[in-house]
Amino acid sequence: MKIGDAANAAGLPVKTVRYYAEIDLVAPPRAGNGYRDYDTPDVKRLSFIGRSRAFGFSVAECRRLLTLYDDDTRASADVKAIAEEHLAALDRKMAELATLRAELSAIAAECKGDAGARCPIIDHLAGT
Amino acid sequence: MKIGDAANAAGLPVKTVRYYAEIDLVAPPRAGNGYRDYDTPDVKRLSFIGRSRAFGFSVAECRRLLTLYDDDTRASADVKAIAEEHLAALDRKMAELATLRAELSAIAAECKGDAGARCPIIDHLAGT
DNA sequence: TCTATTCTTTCCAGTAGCTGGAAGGTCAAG
DNA sequence: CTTGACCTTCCAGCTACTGGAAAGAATAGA
Repeated sequence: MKIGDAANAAGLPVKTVRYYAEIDLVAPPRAGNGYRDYDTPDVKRLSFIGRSRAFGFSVAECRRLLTLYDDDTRASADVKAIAEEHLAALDRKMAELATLRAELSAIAAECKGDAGARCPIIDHLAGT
Repeated sequence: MKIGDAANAAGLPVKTVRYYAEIDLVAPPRAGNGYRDYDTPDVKRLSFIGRSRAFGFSVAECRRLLTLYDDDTRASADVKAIAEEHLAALDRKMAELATLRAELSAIAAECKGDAGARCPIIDHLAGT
C-alpha cells in the first residue's frame, strides 16, 4: 500500500506520515521502486498515533503508547500511568491558563477601551 | 548600560534579551566597543515584554503592545482589543483542554491499571 | 603591570511537530 | 506517447528561545 492510501486510510496528511517514517515511529519497508510500502497493521498504527496526538499526547508519549499497543504482554498499569501523567499535565496547563485568564480579565475590565490614551492594561504590563 | 545589567534589571535571561535585539523588538545602539548599550526606557520595554509574555501574549502581540506602549496618542480601545482577542484565545484553549481532559479521564477510569494486558485506553486509541 | 576571570560579541545548532515547496523519478489511463 | 497524479529527497521555515563554541573587551586582584 502506497503512502497516499495509507495516509488517507489513517486520516493523516501524507507529509505527516512521511515524517513519522523519518523519525522511526511507523517505518514501513520499501517496495522495489523505492516507494514506502504500508500494510494494514501500519495503517492501524498510524490511526492509533493520530488519535493519541488528538488527545494531546506528545510524539514521545505516542512512541511509548505505540510500543505498549504492539505488546501483547503489556501491563495495563503502564498505559494508565502514561494517561494519568498526561491528565496531570493537562490539569497543570488548565490551571495556568485559568490564572492568566482571570488576571488578564480583571485588568482588561478596568480599561475603558475608548479613544483616550490612558490604559490600565498598558499600565499593568508596564508594572506601574 | 550593558546587556547583562539590562537583562538583570528586566528579569530576563541575557540570551533572551539578545534575541529580542536580533528580532528588532528592543534594539539598542552599540557602544564604541561594539557592546549593546541599553538605557532606562529600554529596560522598561524589556520588563514590559517580560510581563506581556508571562500573560501568554505572543511575541507578535508583544510587538503591537509595545508600539502602543510607546505611543502617547494611542487609543486604549486598541489595547483592549488585543487583550480581548487574547482572552478569547485563552478561552478556546481552555475549552479544548477541558474536552480532552474529560474524555481521557473517562477512558482512563475504565482501565483497571493492573498487570493484565487488556486495556480500554489502548482499545480506545486504537479506535475499537 | 600582568593575569585571571568575567563579561561581551557572533555564529551554529537544536528543541516540537510538522508544513510548504522545488526538483526529479514512476506509474496508470487514454 | 503524453498527461497527470503519484512518489522520492532535500531544504527551509514556523515559535521562542536555549546551549555552546570561539574570540575580543573589561575589570579586579597580586
